[in-house]
Amino acid sequence: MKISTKGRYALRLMLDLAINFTGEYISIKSIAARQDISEKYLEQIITQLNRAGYVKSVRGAQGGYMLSKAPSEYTVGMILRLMEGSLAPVNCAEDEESCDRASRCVTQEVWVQIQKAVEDVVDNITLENLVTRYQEKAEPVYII
Amino acid sequence: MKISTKGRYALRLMLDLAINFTGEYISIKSIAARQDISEKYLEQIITQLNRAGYVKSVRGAQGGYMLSKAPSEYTVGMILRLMEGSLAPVNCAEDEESCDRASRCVTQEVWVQIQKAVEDVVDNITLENLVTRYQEKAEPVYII
DNA sequence: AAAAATTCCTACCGTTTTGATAGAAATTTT
DNA sequence: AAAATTTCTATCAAAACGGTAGGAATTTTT
Repeated sequence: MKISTKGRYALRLMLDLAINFTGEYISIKSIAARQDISEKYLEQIITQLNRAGYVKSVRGAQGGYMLSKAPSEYTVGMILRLMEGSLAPVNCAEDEESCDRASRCVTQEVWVQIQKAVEDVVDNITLENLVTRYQEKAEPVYII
Repeated sequence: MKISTKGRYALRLMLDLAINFTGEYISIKSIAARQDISEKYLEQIITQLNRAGYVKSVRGAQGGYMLSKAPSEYTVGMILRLMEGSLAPVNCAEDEESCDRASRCVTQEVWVQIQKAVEDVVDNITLENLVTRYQEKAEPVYII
């Protein structure tokens, strides 16, 4: 029942791009340094995000990556689904036909309930929400 | 983000014991036949359930297994936790000290939210609930 | 024009987990 | 004594995980 490092790193990566947005492209190298993740591994992950159109890239010196849309346009669910393939705890939760017992199976209903619960969380948190949480953590506002 | 076959089979196994309860011990062989799961694999799974005290066993002819408590005493969560080890989507959701970024990390909060959502589902479904659902599916009551 | 900085692409690889299978010993009933 | 079971231990192939490596392509800087 674990989320792989690909999914976790992808979320940190996207959040890093959102938090460190300046209008300039951000290199893998700098993300890797901030997030303490191998450059080569991040490269693989960001390639998937790029192919899905979640980020845009520019090669060469001063090149790098940038979110292609506003942080509010990305949900955690979008990012995790892209990396994990699906958020179903078992195949039959998403595709009843993957098991011919599904019609009589009550455990299948449990898996569907789990999947819905997970989706209800991740589809209702955006990168923007996370940026806000980050700022509140990093720079608490003291009302005097 | 998948639940392993061990967890899934364990739930079907426990439910099978609950549904087919007659007061007599039930053999692995008969469970395997009904559930269409390898006897040898079920054996390994039920061994874990036995060691945890979730089922009791008797060897020899007419031997087999039986739930050690009433179906209402088992939650889906208990069974899944036993087989999967934990329901946390990542280690830091359960054990903050497993990552020294946890205190500043906002993705960690996401994992905690996911875990809580999953637990809220599985800790509130008992085997008894599933038996009821099963009976409603298998024998619909037509009110005329 | 050359050098430097970067993404892009493909392949490979060791370790762990998953999902079993196999065989024989121990126990209990028939 | 035989049959039916659980119990225990070992083994194993395949897939997934979590990377690493190297070089080609592109763009900017010098």
